[in-house]
Amino acid sequence: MADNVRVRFAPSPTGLLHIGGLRTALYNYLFARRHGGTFVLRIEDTDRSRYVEEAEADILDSLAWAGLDFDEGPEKGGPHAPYYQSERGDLYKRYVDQLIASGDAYYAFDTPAEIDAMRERLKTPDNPTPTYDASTRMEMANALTLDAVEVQRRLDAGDEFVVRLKVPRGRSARFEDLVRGWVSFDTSEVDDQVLLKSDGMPTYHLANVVDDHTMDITHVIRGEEWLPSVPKHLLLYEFLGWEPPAMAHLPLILSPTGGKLSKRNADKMGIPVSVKDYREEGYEPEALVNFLAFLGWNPGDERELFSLDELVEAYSVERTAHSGAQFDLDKLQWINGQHLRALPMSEIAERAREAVEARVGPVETGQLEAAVGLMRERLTFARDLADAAYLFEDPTDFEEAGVQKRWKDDSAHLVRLYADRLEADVAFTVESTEAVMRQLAEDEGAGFGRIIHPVRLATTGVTVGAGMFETLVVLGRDATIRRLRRAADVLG
RNA sequence: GCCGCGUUCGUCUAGGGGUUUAGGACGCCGCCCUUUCACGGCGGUAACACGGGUUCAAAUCCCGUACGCGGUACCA
Repeated sequence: MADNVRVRFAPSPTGLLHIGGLRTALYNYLFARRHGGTFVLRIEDTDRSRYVEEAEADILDSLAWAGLDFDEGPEKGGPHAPYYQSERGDLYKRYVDQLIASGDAYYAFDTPAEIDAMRERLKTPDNPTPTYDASTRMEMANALTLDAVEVQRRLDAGDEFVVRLKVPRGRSARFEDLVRGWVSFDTSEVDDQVLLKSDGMPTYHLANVVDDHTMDITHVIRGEEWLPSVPKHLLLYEFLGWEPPAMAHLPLILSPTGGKLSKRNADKMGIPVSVKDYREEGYEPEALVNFLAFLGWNPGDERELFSLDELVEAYSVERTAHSGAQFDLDKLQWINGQHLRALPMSEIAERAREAVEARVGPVETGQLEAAVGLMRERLTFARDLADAAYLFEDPTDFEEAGVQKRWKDDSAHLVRLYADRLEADVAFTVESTEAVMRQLAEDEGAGFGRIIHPVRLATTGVTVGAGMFETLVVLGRDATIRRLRRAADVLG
């Protein structure tokens, strides 16, 4: 592998960055880091009609959140600035002129309505979508059908025009995709792609090729939806006299049912699609990254839990899967729990703080960490800690089903007795509180379960949670006794 | 329609001619641990789309069919 690897992630600021985009960015990042190369971020903002103001900030925030730092790009700058296509107009113009001069591109004056009319006229059941190409261009209004004087007259008059690529017929365009191997197309299938739009902006195809070349991009790693446009790009590289970069087309991420993972589609299934949603729902960035990396790739052995650095270490494009991968929220959540638990206690505490405080008000760090120590194995999300609000404040009510099942006629009595004995338990440790309860059970001739379940209910309000005595110790003796007595009063 | 790319358990996938009674993970089920719920451990469920070929031998190679996805824009 060349040691001057340069890859880029080139999103369009048309909305919130979605997980498919993040995975593309991730693979590019991994490839760059794996080969000691450079990761470039380029904003492809050539479509003014779809431009969304907040999108760029969201892209930057999302990448930063995921830990995918880039080496060149917006705000950061770099030797190939600017990194916004909207600011690289002169460059595109120069190469468009070159293509026109060499006869590989031509001016076209057809209005959208005229093109639609052509499609309508030529449409047949066998060919429902006629294109502007070698078979139709000679009946349109362009520099190939109009004489030079007329073309110049229209240009001078300020008529709207586009510049189209003059695609040759019957040539084979082939290339070796890094993940799929040899792929070939017949150029007869490709249309005379617009290169320069009537608003003066380049289309994706032109801008992409010009930028990838001028930014010295060595490897293009992007979604499979771009595979069909490779022949256009190959032709452009050839006409411009440039060497095309290596290319890798990644399989798509599919919805849980195998369809397209569109926003609408995903919403219906309760699957978030933008990175921002995952962030807001409390997914750990390490987990999302790990999960996304495995949607279409694996290291070839049986390891599954990876940090970003470990992914860098193990990554290779060649191991990319060839088929689309369905999104599986269950697995993501499992991975989230795994990553969460692997974090240091204090880090989990900080990640849980917001949710906990939203529920019970300000909490001291020591208290928060004690709670994490108790609940860690039970957390899928850091925010789940807030479900154990009883660790921070006395329960206000008692789980109905739990009371039905666990609170017996003698429960209030036993709970009061336990509270009384705890008064004398100076140590108040896991061992001592348990010993006190066992002794009580023996003295009262009651089963251990006859006491512990009501005690749990009385002190936490619920029937599930961490070890009972560990929990009591975290609550402290005063709170424990207070809660026991109050519950005995309330539940009778 | 045409072009392209795909197709191994429900899902993510390993495996790329004999090592395979097709392996792992999530999910699901059962058991163990246990005061509960988790965690963890153990076990179970479950797949090579179909049809032809090539070969002594095919999940693995070739062809076809079916199905899925992508593309077919002055969107990216």
